[in-house]
Amino acid sequence: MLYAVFMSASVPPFPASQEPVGEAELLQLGPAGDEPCLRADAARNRAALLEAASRLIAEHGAAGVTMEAVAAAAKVGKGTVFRRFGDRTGLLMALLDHSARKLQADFLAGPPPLGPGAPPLERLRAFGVALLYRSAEQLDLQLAAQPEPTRRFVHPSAGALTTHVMVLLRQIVPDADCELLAQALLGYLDPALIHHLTRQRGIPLERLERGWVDLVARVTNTDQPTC
Amino acid sequence: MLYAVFMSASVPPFPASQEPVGEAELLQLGPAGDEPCLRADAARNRAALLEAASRLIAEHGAAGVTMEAVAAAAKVGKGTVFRRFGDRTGLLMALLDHSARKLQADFLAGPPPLGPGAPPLERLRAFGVALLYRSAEQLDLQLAAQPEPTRRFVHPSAGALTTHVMVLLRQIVPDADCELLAQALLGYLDPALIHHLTRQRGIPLERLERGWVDLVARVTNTDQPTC
DNA sequence: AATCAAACGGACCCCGGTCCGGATTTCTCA
DNA sequence: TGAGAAATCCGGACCGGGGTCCGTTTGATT
Repeated sequence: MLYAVFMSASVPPFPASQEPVGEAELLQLGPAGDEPCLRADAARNRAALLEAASRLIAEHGAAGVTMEAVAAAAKVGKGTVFRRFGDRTGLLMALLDHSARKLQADFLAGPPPLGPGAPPLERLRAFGVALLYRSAEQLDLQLAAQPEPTRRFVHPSAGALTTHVMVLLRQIVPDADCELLAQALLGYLDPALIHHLTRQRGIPLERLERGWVDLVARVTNTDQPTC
Repeated sequence: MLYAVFMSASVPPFPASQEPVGEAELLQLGPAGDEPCLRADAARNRAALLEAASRLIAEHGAAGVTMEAVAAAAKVGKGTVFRRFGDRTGLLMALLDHSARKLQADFLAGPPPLGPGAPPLERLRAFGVALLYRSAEQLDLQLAAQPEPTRRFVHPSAGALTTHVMVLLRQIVPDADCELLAQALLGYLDPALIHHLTRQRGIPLERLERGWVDLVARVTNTDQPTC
């Protein structure tokens, strides 16, 4: 099993199955552990499916992850894949879930400057940089996991990022419309944009990083950090 | 014929057909007139297809625009649709082309404050507002026409917007990394974001507009306009 | 009218997503 | 502990839509 996983789509396409996630707190990504209470066979199959999926990605890239192929590789029926993960996006998201949780744990309760303890402005800077590098690492998967436009912002994981940035912003610029500002900032960290800038326009990640720091400084009306 | 149209996908899936657009200038959206030099029957079919498509949209929403349905409604083979427009996205883009050109003409050569004549800062403000309202009007179509993430920024129309914002920014904040700043600003005007904020979170357009003006002020380190 | 590039059309393939009869597991109660 | 019932899960046939292919037709050119 290559990924510690958790499923997190929103609208269950199958009546009463699908792992529950609707109640996900704004800042808490669903139930804690890896395996929610599933029937034994279901749990086994899910693990097999995720392992198969990540193997397929390694072999043929994210594009080669076809639902049928995953099902076959896990020696499972196609319907099982959809029941468990809702749709293709759900499966891909599940593969990203591990790192999403890690990042979230880091900025919610990890050591400064990402976690609490550092001043908000520093945390915001660190947050962007962290997200930037994380996205860059898993860029292919991030792009493939991108849901259709109308669902891009509803996913709990996305909501958690938004909320966190919003909370930080409120401490830095209490008089601004932090909800909108947060979205503007997060737009800069969108995987699709990162892909375009780095892979299509050849801009190095370091420049994007400087760009983030600068953007934060401008948006918050603060000075660049002194280093 | 409901839309003055022009095709603008990038990679022709059919060998030597597909309307040429590779040479599109950064600030000039492909050849001028509506109808590039096509064979008579081809031109006729294209018009029929676009009319059929926009009728289908009016009747069944953007989701009802299936390639087969469009072909049938235009009494044309399915292959013809793909030859002409490359893919579904291409067809939908073609429907948006008219308003895209109009907007571009407005900010390239129209009257101030959008067009040349006004100070760059004002033009930038006006640009965002214009784009905001245009996107809000055609939101469904804009969302449906969204290409897969890896192509979101390559389309000539998107490039034109970027370049324009960049040019304005260079006049306002010459020392900044205007390429990145432009992307950050444009991210705020992304149709998917507008959709989320207005339709899913219920934020009124006026607030988004104030958000834009504020964002511009922050990013450029200028004051809010006095009105 | 002969020629040839360009356009046409619809059969075809692939993949995401759905459905439901039947198999497994878990629960309940003796 | 074990049998029966209820809840859950499984699998693969099925559907619709996007995209491709290639033999055929049509319109421009000389």
